[in-house]
Amino acid sequence: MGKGEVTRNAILEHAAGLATKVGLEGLTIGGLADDLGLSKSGLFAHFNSKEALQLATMEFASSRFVEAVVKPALRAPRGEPRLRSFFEHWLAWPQKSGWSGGCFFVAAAAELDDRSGPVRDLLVQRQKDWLDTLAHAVRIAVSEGHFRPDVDPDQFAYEMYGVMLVTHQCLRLLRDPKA
Amino acid sequence: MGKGEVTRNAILEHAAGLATKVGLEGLTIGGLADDLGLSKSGLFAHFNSKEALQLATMEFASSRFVEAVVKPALRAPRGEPRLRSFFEHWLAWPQKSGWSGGCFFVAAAAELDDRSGPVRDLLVQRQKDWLDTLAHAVRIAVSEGHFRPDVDPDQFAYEMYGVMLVTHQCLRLLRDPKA
DNA sequence: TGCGAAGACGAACGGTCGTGCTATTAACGC
DNA sequence: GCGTTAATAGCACGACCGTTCGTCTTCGCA
Repeated sequence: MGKGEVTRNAILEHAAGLATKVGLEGLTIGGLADDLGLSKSGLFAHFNSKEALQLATMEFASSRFVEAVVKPALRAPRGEPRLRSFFEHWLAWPQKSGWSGGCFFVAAAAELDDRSGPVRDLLVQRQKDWLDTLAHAVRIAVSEGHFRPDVDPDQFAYEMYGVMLVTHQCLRLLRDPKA
Repeated sequence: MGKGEVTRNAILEHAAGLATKVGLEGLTIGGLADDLGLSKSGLFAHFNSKEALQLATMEFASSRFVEAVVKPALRAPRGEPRLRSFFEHWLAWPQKSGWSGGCFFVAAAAELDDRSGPVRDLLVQRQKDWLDTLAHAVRIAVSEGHFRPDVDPDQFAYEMYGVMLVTHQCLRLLRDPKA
Protein backbone atom coordinates (compact mmCIF):
# COMPACT_ATOMS: atom_id res chain seq x y z
CA MET A 1 0.00 0.00 0.00
CA GLY A 2 1.67 3.16 -1.24
CA LYS A 3 1.84 6.32 0.77
CA GLY A 4 -0.96 7.96 -1.14
CA GLU A 5 -3.27 5.12 -0.34
CA VAL A 6 -2.44 5.28 3.35
CA THR A 7 -3.28 8.97 3.48
CA ARG A 8 -6.42 8.40 1.49
CA ASN A 9 -7.61 5.78 3.93
CA ALA A 10 -6.94 8.03 6.88
CA ILE A 11 -8.97 10.75 5.20
CA LEU A 12 -11.91 8.45 4.53
CA GLU A 13 -11.83 7.03 8.03
CA HIS A 14 -12.07 10.49 9.50
CA ALA A 15 -14.55 11.72 6.91
CA ALA A 16 -16.94 8.84 7.51
CA GLY A 17 -16.94 9.41 11.25
CA LEU A 18 -17.45 13.11 10.79
CA ALA A 19 -20.25 12.60 8.29
CA THR A 20 -22.28 10.74 10.90
CA LYS A 21 -22.39 14.00 12.82
CA VAL A 22 -22.52 16.77 10.25
CA GLY A 23 -23.77 14.88 7.23
CA LEU A 24 -22.10 14.23 3.90
CA GLU A 25 -22.86 17.75 2.77
CA GLY A 26 -21.49 19.12 6.01
CA LEU A 27 -18.07 17.71 5.25
CA THR A 28 -15.62 20.41 4.23
CA ILE A 29 -12.32 19.93 2.50
CA GLY A 30 -10.59 22.54 4.63
CA GLY A 31 -11.95 21.15 7.86
CA LEU A 32 -10.88 17.62 7.06
CA ALA A 33 -7.46 18.86 6.06
CA ASP A 34 -7.02 20.73 9.33
CA ASP A 35 -8.07 17.74 11.40
CA LEU A 36 -5.57 15.52 9.63
CA GLY A 37 -2.72 18.02 9.46
CA LEU A 38 -2.90 18.26 5.70
CA SER A 39 -3.23 21.23 3.42
CA LYS A 40 -6.56 21.85 1.79
CA SER A 41 -5.17 21.38 -1.70
CA GLY A 42 -3.20 18.33 -0.67
CA LEU A 43 -6.32 16.62 0.51
CA PHE A 44 -8.36 17.81 -2.44
CA ALA A 45 -5.88 16.23 -4.86
CA HIS A 46 -6.90 12.78 -3.66
CA PHE A 47 -10.44 13.15 -4.97
CA ASN A 48 -10.61 16.08 -7.41
CA SER A 49 -14.14 16.97 -6.38
CA LYS A 50 -16.27 17.05 -3.30
CA GLU A 51 -18.78 14.66 -4.79
CA ALA A 52 -16.06 12.10 -5.41
CA LEU A 53 -15.03 12.50 -1.80
CA GLN A 54 -18.59 11.83 -0.67
CA LEU A 55 -18.83 8.80 -2.91
CA ALA A 56 -15.54 7.41 -1.64
CA THR A 57 -16.63 8.06 1.94
CA MET A 58 -19.80 6.10 1.44
CA GLU A 59 -17.95 3.22 -0.15
CA PHE A 60 -15.62 3.23 2.81
CA ALA A 61 -18.53 3.16 5.23
CA SER A 62 -20.03 0.30 3.26
CA SER A 63 -17.03 -1.92 3.61
CA ARG A 64 -16.84 -1.00 7.27
CA PHE A 65 -20.46 -2.01 7.65
CA VAL A 66 -19.83 -5.41 6.12
CA GLU A 67 -16.90 -5.99 8.43
CA ALA A 68 -18.67 -4.79 11.56
CA VAL A 69 -22.19 -6.11 11.04
CA VAL A 70 -22.69 -8.58 8.22
CA LYS A 71 -19.65 -10.78 8.65
CA PRO A 72 -19.89 -11.16 12.45
CA ALA A 73 -23.62 -11.83 12.29
CA LEU A 74 -23.13 -14.55 9.71
CA ARG A 75 -21.03 -16.42 12.25
CA ALA A 76 -24.11 -16.88 14.46
CA PRO A 77 -26.17 -20.07 14.03
CA ARG A 78 -28.67 -20.04 11.18
CA GLY A 79 -32.19 -18.90 11.88
CA GLU A 80 -33.49 -16.74 14.69
CA PRO A 81 -30.18 -16.47 16.57
CA ARG A 82 -28.61 -15.00 13.48
CA LEU A 83 -31.38 -12.44 13.20
CA ARG A 84 -30.83 -11.42 16.79
CA SER A 85 -27.15 -11.16 16.02
CA PHE A 86 -27.90 -8.87 13.12
CA PHE A 87 -29.92 -6.66 15.38
CA GLU A 88 -27.28 -6.43 18.06
CA HIS A 89 -24.38 -5.88 15.72
CA TRP A 90 -26.33 -3.24 13.86
CA LEU A 91 -27.03 -1.33 17.05
CA ALA A 92 -23.42 -1.57 18.15
CA TRP A 93 -21.66 -0.84 14.93
CA PRO A 94 -21.41 2.94 15.11
CA GLN A 95 -19.53 2.88 18.37
CA LYS A 96 -17.59 -0.16 17.30
CA SER A 97 -16.26 1.97 14.47
CA GLY A 98 -15.58 4.77 16.90
CA TRP A 99 -18.20 6.95 15.20
CA SER A 100 -20.13 8.97 17.69
CA GLY A 101 -22.83 10.18 15.36
CA GLY A 102 -24.92 7.04 15.03
CA CYS A 103 -25.37 4.87 11.98
CA PHE A 104 -23.77 6.34 8.91
CA PHE A 105 -26.52 5.13 6.61
CA VAL A 106 -29.41 6.32 8.73
CA ALA A 107 -27.94 9.79 8.71
CA ALA A 108 -27.24 9.63 4.99
CA ALA A 109 -30.73 8.33 4.23
CA ALA A 110 -32.38 11.28 5.90
CA GLU A 111 -30.02 13.69 4.22
CA LEU A 112 -30.20 12.32 0.72
CA ASP A 113 -33.75 11.08 0.49
CA ASP A 114 -34.89 13.93 -1.68
CA ARG A 115 -31.77 14.86 -3.52
CA SER A 116 -30.54 13.21 -6.66
CA GLY A 117 -27.27 12.18 -8.17
CA PRO A 118 -24.76 9.38 -7.86
CA VAL A 119 -24.31 9.71 -4.11
CA ARG A 120 -27.97 9.07 -3.52
CA ASP A 121 -28.00 6.26 -6.05
CA LEU A 122 -25.21 4.49 -4.26
CA LEU A 123 -26.99 4.83 -0.94
CA VAL A 124 -30.23 3.40 -2.33
CA GLN A 125 -28.33 0.40 -3.65
CA ARG A 126 -26.73 -0.26 -0.28
CA GLN A 127 -30.03 0.06 1.57
CA LYS A 128 -31.65 -2.45 -0.78
CA ASP A 129 -28.75 -4.81 -0.25
CA TRP A 130 -29.22 -4.50 3.47
CA LEU A 131 -32.94 -5.25 3.38
CA ASP A 132 -32.25 -8.19 1.10
CA THR A 133 -29.68 -9.51 3.52
CA LEU A 134 -32.18 -9.29 6.34
CA ALA A 135 -34.95 -10.88 4.29
CA HIS A 136 -32.66 -13.72 3.33
CA ALA A 137 -31.88 -14.38 6.97
CA VAL A 138 -35.60 -14.40 7.70
CA ARG A 139 -36.16 -16.95 4.95
CA ILE A 140 -33.56 -19.18 6.54
CA ALA A 141 -35.24 -18.80 9.91
CA VAL A 142 -38.51 -19.91 8.37
CA SER A 143 -36.95 -22.93 6.70
CA GLU A 144 -35.31 -23.83 10.00
CA GLY A 145 -38.73 -23.88 11.61
CA HIS A 146 -38.00 -20.97 13.95
CA PHE A 147 -40.80 -18.90 12.44
CA ARG A 148 -44.23 -19.88 11.19
CA PRO A 149 -44.11 -20.69 7.50
CA ASP A 150 -46.68 -18.05 6.61
CA VAL A 151 -44.55 -15.03 7.51
CA ASP A 152 -43.61 -12.86 4.54
CA PRO A 153 -39.81 -12.55 4.71
CA ASP A 154 -39.68 -9.16 3.03
CA GLN A 155 -42.41 -7.77 5.23
CA PHE A 156 -40.74 -9.15 8.32
CA ALA A 157 -37.35 -7.72 7.39
CA TYR A 158 -39.04 -4.43 6.72
CA GLU A 159 -40.67 -4.30 10.14
CA MET A 160 -37.54 -5.48 11.82
CA TYR A 161 -35.64 -2.63 10.25
CA GLY A 162 -38.37 -0.33 11.54
CA VAL A 163 -37.71 -1.42 15.08
CA MET A 164 -34.01 -0.88 14.48
CA LEU A 165 -34.70 2.64 13.24
CA VAL A 166 -36.87 3.70 16.13
CA THR A 167 -34.45 2.20 18.62
CA HIS A 168 -31.63 4.07 16.98
CA GLN A 169 -33.57 7.31 17.02
CA CYS A 170 -34.67 7.09 20.64
CA LEU A 171 -31.21 6.10 21.74
CA ARG A 172 -29.64 9.05 20.00
CA LEU A 173 -32.20 11.80 20.24
CA LEU A 174 -33.88 11.11 23.53
CA ARG A 175 -30.83 9.56 25.18
CA ASP A 176 -33.13 6.84 26.43
CA PRO A 177 -31.44 3.48 27.11
CA LYS A 178 -34.29 1.07 26.53
CA ALA A 179 -33.56 -1.52 23.90
CA MET B 1 -52.60 40.64 11.72
CA GLY B 2 -50.19 43.36 10.65
CA LYS B 3 -48.24 43.22 7.45
CA GLY B 4 -45.05 42.13 9.19
CA GLU B 5 -46.77 39.11 10.61
CA VAL B 6 -48.15 38.16 7.21
CA THR B 7 -44.71 38.29 5.66
CA ARG B 8 -43.24 36.40 8.56
CA ASN B 9 -45.77 33.63 8.14
CA ALA B 10 -45.07 33.40 4.44
CA ILE B 11 -41.38 33.10 5.22
CA LEU B 12 -41.92 30.35 7.75
CA GLU B 13 -44.28 28.48 5.48
CA HIS B 14 -41.68 28.41 2.75
CA ALA B 15 -38.79 27.78 5.12
CA ALA B 16 -40.47 24.77 6.69
CA GLY B 17 -41.16 23.20 3.33
CA LEU B 18 -37.66 23.84 2.16
CA ALA B 19 -36.15 22.48 5.36
CA THR B 20 -37.74 19.11 4.71
CA LYS B 21 -35.54 18.91 1.64
CA VAL B 22 -32.29 20.62 2.53
CA GLY B 23 -32.39 20.50 6.32
CA LEU B 24 -32.57 23.30 8.84
CA GLU B 25 -28.90 24.00 8.41
CA GLY B 26 -29.31 24.01 4.66
CA LEU B 27 -31.68 26.95 4.85
CA THR B 28 -30.05 30.15 3.67
CA ILE B 29 -31.24 33.66 4.27
CA GLY B 30 -30.43 34.81 0.78
CA GLY B 31 -32.06 31.81 -0.84
CA LEU B 32 -35.27 32.25 1.09
CA ALA B 33 -35.31 35.95 0.28
CA ASP B 34 -34.94 35.26 -3.43
CA ASP B 35 -37.72 32.70 -3.43
CA LEU B 36 -40.08 35.14 -1.75
CA GLY B 37 -39.04 38.23 -3.63
CA LEU B 38 -37.55 39.88 -0.57
CA SER B 39 -34.15 41.34 0.06
CA LYS B 40 -31.73 39.38 2.18
CA SER B 41 -31.57 42.03 4.85
CA GLY B 42 -35.31 42.54 4.78
CA LEU B 43 -35.91 38.92 5.55
CA PHE B 44 -33.11 38.82 8.08
CA ALA B 45 -34.69 41.66 10.04
CA HIS B 46 -37.61 39.42 10.96
CA PHE B 47 -35.43 37.08 13.00
CA ASN B 48 -32.09 38.75 13.70
CA SER B 49 -30.21 35.48 13.57
CA LYS B 50 -30.27 32.25 11.66
CA GLU B 51 -30.79 30.23 14.81
CA ALA B 52 -33.91 32.24 15.63
CA LEU B 53 -35.15 31.56 12.12
CA GLN B 54 -34.62 27.83 12.62
CA LEU B 55 -36.40 27.94 15.95
CA ALA B 56 -39.35 29.83 14.50
CA THR B 57 -39.49 27.43 11.57
CA MET B 58 -39.71 24.47 13.91
CA GLU B 59 -42.43 26.11 15.96
CA PHE B 60 -44.30 26.75 12.77
CA ALA B 61 -43.96 23.12 11.71
CA SER B 62 -45.17 22.09 15.15
CA SER B 63 -48.41 23.97 14.93
CA ARG B 64 -48.86 22.69 11.40
CA PHE B 65 -48.37 19.18 12.71
CA VAL B 66 -51.04 19.62 15.34
CA GLU B 67 -53.47 20.94 12.77
CA ALA B 68 -52.73 18.27 10.18
CA VAL B 69 -52.27 15.19 12.34
CA VAL B 70 -53.27 15.46 15.98
CA LYS B 71 -56.54 17.35 15.68
CA PRO B 72 -57.98 15.33 12.77
CA ALA B 73 -56.98 12.06 14.39
CA LEU B 74 -58.68 13.01 17.63
CA ARG B 75 -61.94 13.21 15.72
CA ALA B 76 -61.79 9.46 15.10
CA PRO B 77 -63.55 7.16 17.59
CA ARG B 78 -61.60 6.33 20.73
CA GLY B 79 -59.43 3.24 20.74
CA GLU B 80 -57.96 1.36 17.85
CA PRO B 81 -59.66 3.40 15.09
CA ARG B 82 -58.06 6.50 16.49
CA LEU B 83 -54.65 4.85 16.42
CA ARG B 84 -55.13 3.90 12.80
CA SER B 85 -56.18 7.45 12.14
CA PHE B 86 -52.97 8.69 13.72
CA PHE B 87 -50.98 6.44 11.47
CA GLU B 88 -52.70 7.52 8.31
CA HIS B 89 -52.66 11.19 9.07
CA TRP B 90 -49.03 10.99 10.00
CA LEU B 91 -48.13 9.36 6.71
CA ALA B 92 -50.14 11.90 4.76
CA TRP B 93 -49.21 15.08 6.54
CA PRO B 94 -46.13 16.10 4.54
CA GLN B 95 -48.00 16.19 1.27
CA LYS B 96 -51.05 17.64 2.94
CA SER B 97 -48.86 20.57 3.88
CA GLY B 98 -47.50 20.66 0.37
CA TRP B 99 -44.03 19.72 1.57
CA SER B 100 -42.31 17.41 -0.78
CA GLY B 101 -39.42 16.47 1.46
CA GLY B 102 -41.13 14.09 3.83
CA CYS B 103 -41.85 14.58 7.52
CA PHE B 104 -40.26 17.71 8.87
CA PHE B 105 -39.45 16.12 12.20
CA VAL B 106 -37.93 12.96 10.81
CA ALA B 107 -35.55 15.06 8.76
CA ALA B 108 -34.79 17.33 11.69
CA ALA B 109 -34.22 14.39 14.03
CA ALA B 110 -31.56 12.90 11.82
CA GLU B 111 -29.91 16.25 11.33
CA LEU B 112 -29.89 17.41 14.94
CA ASP B 113 -29.43 14.19 16.85
CA ASP B 114 -25.84 14.89 17.68
CA ARG B 115 -25.73 18.62 17.75
CA SER B 116 -26.65 20.71 20.76
CA GLY B 117 -28.39 23.97 21.46
CA PRO B 118 -31.91 25.32 21.66
CA VAL B 119 -33.02 24.04 18.27
CA ARG B 120 -32.23 20.48 19.23
CA ASP B 121 -33.82 20.96 22.65
CA LEU B 122 -37.05 22.11 21.09
CA LEU B 123 -37.09 19.15 18.74
CA VAL B 124 -36.57 16.68 21.59
CA GLN B 125 -39.47 18.21 23.45
CA ARG B 126 -41.76 17.88 20.47
CA GLN B 127 -40.76 14.29 19.83
CA LYS B 128 -41.49 13.39 23.43
CA ASP B 129 -44.86 15.07 23.19
CA TRP B 130 -45.61 13.03 20.10
CA LEU B 131 -44.69 9.71 21.71
CA ASP B 132 -46.76 10.67 24.74
CA THR B 133 -49.72 11.45 22.53
CA LEU B 134 -49.42 8.06 20.88
CA ALA B 135 -49.00 6.26 24.19
CA HIS B 136 -52.07 8.00 25.57
CA ALA B 137 -54.11 6.85 22.61
CA VAL B 138 -52.86 3.32 23.20
CA ARG B 139 -53.94 3.51 26.84
CA ILE B 140 -57.39 4.50 25.72
CA ALA B 141 -57.48 1.60 23.29
CA VAL B 142 -56.60 -0.75 26.13
CA SER B 143 -59.28 0.65 28.40
CA GLU B 144 -61.78 0.33 25.56
CA GLY B 145 -60.97 -3.33 25.36
CA HIS B 146 -59.51 -3.13 21.85
CA PHE B 147 -56.13 -4.33 23.03
CA ARG B 148 -55.19 -6.94 25.60
CA PRO B 149 -54.74 -5.31 29.00
CA ASP B 150 -51.14 -6.49 29.33
CA VAL B 151 -49.69 -4.38 26.53
CA ASP B 152 -47.27 -1.71 27.66
CA PRO B 153 -48.60 1.54 26.14
CA ASP B 154 -45.21 3.19 25.95
CA GLN B 155 -43.63 0.17 24.36
CA PHE B 156 -46.48 -0.14 21.90
CA ALA B 157 -46.33 3.52 20.93
CA TYR B 158 -42.60 3.16 20.51
CA GLU B 159 -42.91 0.20 18.16
CA MET B 160 -45.73 1.83 16.29
CA TYR B 161 -43.56 4.84 15.67
CA GLY B 162 -40.88 2.46 14.41
CA VAL B 163 -43.23 1.13 11.77
CA MET B 164 -44.06 4.70 10.83
CA LEU B 165 -40.38 5.52 10.47
CA VAL B 166 -39.50 2.58 8.27
CA THR B 167 -42.56 3.16 6.14
CA HIS B 168 -41.58 6.76 5.73
CA GLN B 169 -38.04 5.86 4.83
CA CYS B 170 -38.92 3.18 2.28
CA LEU B 171 -41.51 5.41 0.71
CA ARG B 172 -39.07 8.24 0.33
CA LEU B 173 -35.75 6.61 -0.31
CA LEU B 174 -36.71 3.49 -2.18
CA ARG B 175 -39.81 4.99 -3.80
CA ASP B 176 -41.61 1.80 -2.87
CA PRO B 177 -45.38 2.16 -2.42
CA LYS B 178 -46.10 -0.58 0.11
CA ALA B 179 -47.79 0.66 3.23
C1' DT C 1 24.10 9.19 -8.78
C1' DG C 2 20.56 11.26 -11.15
C1' DC C 3 15.80 11.48 -12.78
C1' DG C 4 10.89 11.25 -13.06
C1' DA C 5 6.77 10.75 -10.91
C1' DA C 6 3.92 11.12 -6.88
C1' DG C 7 2.49 13.61 -3.03
C1' DA C 8 1.84 17.65 -0.48
C1' DC C 9 1.99 22.74 -0.05
C1' DG C 10 0.65 27.80 -0.34
C1' DA C 11 -1.57 31.36 -2.47
C1' DA C 12 -5.29 32.89 -4.92
C1' DC C 13 -9.79 32.74 -7.54
C1' DG C 14 -14.88 33.70 -7.65
C1' DG C 15 -18.79 32.76 -4.98
C1' DT C 16 -21.85 32.50 -1.03
C1' DC C 17 -22.59 32.55 3.73
C1' DG C 18 -24.49 35.23 8.11
C1' DT C 19 -24.59 39.63 9.90
C1' DG C 20 -24.18 44.65 10.70
C1' DC C 21 -25.25 49.40 9.35
C1' DT C 22 -27.95 53.29 7.11
C1' DA C 23 -31.41 54.94 4.10
C1' DT C 24 -35.86 54.58 2.08
C1' DT C 25 -40.57 53.24 1.67
C1' DA C 26 -44.83 51.53 3.32
C1' DA C 27 -48.53 51.05 6.73
C1' DC C 28 -51.30 52.64 10.45
C1' DG C 29 -53.18 55.56 14.60
C1' DC C 30 -54.70 60.22 15.57
C1' DG D 1 -53.97 63.80 5.86
C1' DC D 2 -50.07 63.71 8.61
C1' DG D 3 -46.52 62.02 11.50
C1' DT D 4 -44.73 58.13 13.70
C1' DT D 5 -43.29 53.72 13.48
C1' DA D 6 -42.76 49.39 11.38
C1' DA D 7 -41.09 47.06 7.23
C1' DT D 8 -37.96 46.60 3.63
C1' DA D 9 -33.98 47.76 0.61
C1' DG D 10 -29.10 48.61 -0.35
C1' DC D 11 -24.48 48.04 0.64
C1' DA D 12 -20.42 46.39 2.86
C1' DC D 13 -17.81 43.35 5.95
C1' DG D 14 -15.16 39.24 7.17
C1' DA D 15 -15.24 34.39 7.02
C1' DC D 16 -15.37 30.22 4.64
C1' DC D 17 -16.60 27.43 0.65
C1' DG D 18 -14.80 24.30 -3.54
C1' DT D 19 -11.50 24.60 -6.93
C1' DT D 20 -7.21 25.77 -9.68
C1' DC D 21 -2.44 26.39 -10.39
C1' DG D 22 2.44 26.52 -9.90
C1' DT D 23 6.00 25.02 -6.86
C1' DC D 24 8.61 22.17 -3.89
C1' DT D 25 9.84 17.98 -1.45
C1' DT D 26 10.41 13.11 -1.34
C1' DC D 27 11.46 8.69 -2.85
C1' DG D 28 11.81 4.44 -5.85
C1' DC D 29 14.27 2.99 -9.70
C1' DA D 30 17.53 3.02 -13.82
